[in-house]
Amino acid sequence: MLEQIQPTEDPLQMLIDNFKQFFPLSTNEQDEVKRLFTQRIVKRKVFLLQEGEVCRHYYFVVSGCFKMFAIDTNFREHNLQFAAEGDWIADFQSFYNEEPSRLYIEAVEPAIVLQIQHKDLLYLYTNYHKFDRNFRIIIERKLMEYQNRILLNISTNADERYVVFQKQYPQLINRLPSTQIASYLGITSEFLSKIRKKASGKKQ
Amino acid sequence: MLEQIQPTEDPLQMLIDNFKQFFPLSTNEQDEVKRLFTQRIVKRKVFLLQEGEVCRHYYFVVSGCFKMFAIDTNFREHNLQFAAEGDWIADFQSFYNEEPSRLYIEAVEPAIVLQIQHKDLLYLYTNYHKFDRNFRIIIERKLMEYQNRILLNISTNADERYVVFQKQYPQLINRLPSTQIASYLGITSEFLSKIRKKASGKKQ
DNA sequence: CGGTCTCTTGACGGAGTTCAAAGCTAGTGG
DNA sequence: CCACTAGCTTTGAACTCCGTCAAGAGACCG
Repeated sequence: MLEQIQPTEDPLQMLIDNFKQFFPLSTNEQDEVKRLFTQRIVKRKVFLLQEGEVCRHYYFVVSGCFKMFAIDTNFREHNLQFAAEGDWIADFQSFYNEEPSRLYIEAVEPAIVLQIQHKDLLYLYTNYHKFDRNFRIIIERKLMEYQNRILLNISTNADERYVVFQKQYPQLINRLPSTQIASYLGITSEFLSKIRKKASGKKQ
Repeated sequence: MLEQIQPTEDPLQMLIDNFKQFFPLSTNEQDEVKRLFTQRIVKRKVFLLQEGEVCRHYYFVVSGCFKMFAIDTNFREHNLQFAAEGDWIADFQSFYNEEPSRLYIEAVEPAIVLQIQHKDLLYLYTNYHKFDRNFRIIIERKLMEYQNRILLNISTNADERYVVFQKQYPQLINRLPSTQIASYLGITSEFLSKIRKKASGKKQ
């Protein structure tokens, strides 16, 4: 397995570069980022959030990979999303309303994140126009992603959803066990196995 | 049917009140809203957006109801969302990237909307911190809604999704034909009919 | 080496679709 | 105001997609 915990560049610089694609930060704003985001090293299978807790941080993933999921009454996991390098992750509902979460966020690989507390993010929102703006854009992009996923879920069968997943997240397909991908697609891992068999037969 | 095209209060005031629940607008900001949002009366079955067009406006629904949907290769409609009084609607992907949309937005009831153009919204974003902030919040709420829907789609069967829809949107259940609701839930209207029959049998 | 997790496979059952037909409703035009 | 028509709703039979359960075969790690 790739155990590359060390990012190639400075994590905080990665974060600042991430903002640069929207509206770049001023020197002052960069200093605030450096002051308020703290780095955290996360081992595989460690949880950033568990059901019943309040989601206290908003996370920027520097390296590694996470899954956010719920567990139903039959103890089955349902993956809402994955987050790898450059992605943001949090349970907004819990984070903003400061209420207990129904979700888990767990490292599926050793990872490094930069985290910010609720009150510190509100401080940035209040004092710097640009953070409201940049986070608006970050969330808009996530919304488009979710919208496309809903459309896919209500309009196609599992075969097509798997093909789209392969195209959309080629960097994830070989990093995740297929049980996790099946959970994301809303099917059982047994059925995904049958889809893969059928597809590999067709290709050659 | 309720053909109440006339809203009970001034549409622009409704919009300003809608912002009030987040961060209320100053007099100056209210004036800008009055200047840049324009009212539009929409008859039933009229489209605000059709596939292939660029989504030129962001809409605030004053009265009436819309559906946003895609049409697949079998000419079937798939409802992404409904928007009634107080809701915002647009195809963000098309609106922000100024690219052709894959979606339709159609009035399912006679309606009144307030619309703003892309460039005017960017003007508000650029010149007033509060619009970036308020739209960030509006979109965060939509994101939570979408997230809950994805979780529901991947983790439950059609019976449960229909029960949740009834609880979540009681004001829509009797305004929409069940074909539209079935499309939103990702099932056929025939199957929804069977679900309803089963449920009505259980209740009494 | 033994345990745990992942992946595969098959037989069976259930959830949801397809197609066709019929009755019903509501909007439209004359 | 009636007649017409398009769309909505229901129902049933046959079918497909996908889940459940059980078993076995690898892969990895301590």
